[in-house]
Amino acid sequence: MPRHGRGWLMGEGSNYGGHHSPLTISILEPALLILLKEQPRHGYTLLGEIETLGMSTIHPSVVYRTLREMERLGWVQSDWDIDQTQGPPRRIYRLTGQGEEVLQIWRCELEKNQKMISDLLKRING
Amino acid sequence: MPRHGRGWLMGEGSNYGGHHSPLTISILEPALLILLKEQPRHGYTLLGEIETLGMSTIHPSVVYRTLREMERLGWVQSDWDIDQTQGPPRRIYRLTGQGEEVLQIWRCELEKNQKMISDLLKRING
DNA sequence: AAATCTATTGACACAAATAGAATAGTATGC
DNA sequence: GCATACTATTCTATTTGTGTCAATAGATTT
Repeated sequence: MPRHGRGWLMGEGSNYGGHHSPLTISILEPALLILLKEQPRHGYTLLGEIETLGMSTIHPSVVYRTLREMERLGWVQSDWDIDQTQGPPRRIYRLTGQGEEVLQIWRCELEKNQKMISDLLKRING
Repeated sequence: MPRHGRGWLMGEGSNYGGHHSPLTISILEPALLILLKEQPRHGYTLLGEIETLGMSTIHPSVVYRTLREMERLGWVQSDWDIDQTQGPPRRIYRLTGQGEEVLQIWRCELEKNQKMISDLLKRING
């Protein structure tokens, strides 16, 4: 019954290493875009934010990788932090104009999928 | 702006070949389980059903592969149709007891993700 | 100066997705 | 009775995504 590939969360474990359904990682991109629209942040902060959103199982390197990928696509831009308070230099990411456009498309996707999921849940019960 | 990898639907195209967000395919498994709980069906019928559910961009081979994978895991079982009405022999899939259990886990996942998505949408607007 | 915390990157193995071709039976029109 | 179109499923090659772990590295605490 436990599953590897598409695996869903089996043991509630909160730290990355616990498995998650493919759904969780599917909304990582829009989640990051939304957080960056609210305000520019650096990766490490975003890590904490997505935990708050209930996506605690996602591994940090996945988040960093996604951020760099989105920068490559021009959805976000980053600069090295100047007044660094602690630790090594860190990238501050911010949403670009193109990123805002992409976010609108993502909003439609999320709405569409919200409907799909609620339709499915209705069908389980009724 | 168009995207390949995680790509989302760019041009509303209804036939497979049109792109979809990773979200769409993430709910293929539970969707199939739900449909098979309602009644046993064969792959080709399921293809049509998931189209009705709004997941029209998923390629047939993905559906067939997923069905066989779920059979390997013991979630569904198939038999060759006896009174075949048209075309070549076809597999009738049906949900197993284990499949019902898995579906319950999936229901929780869907509910959890429904909440995540509605939280995200709230954050976009407000 | 060693350990610990903050912060990011790189690399590798493996799982999954896409598209398209291959296979194959059935029904219809000519 | 043969070509064409439709139903139905499987296989394979290529690409992309995911998970995990190690590496790097500055800052702070002991």
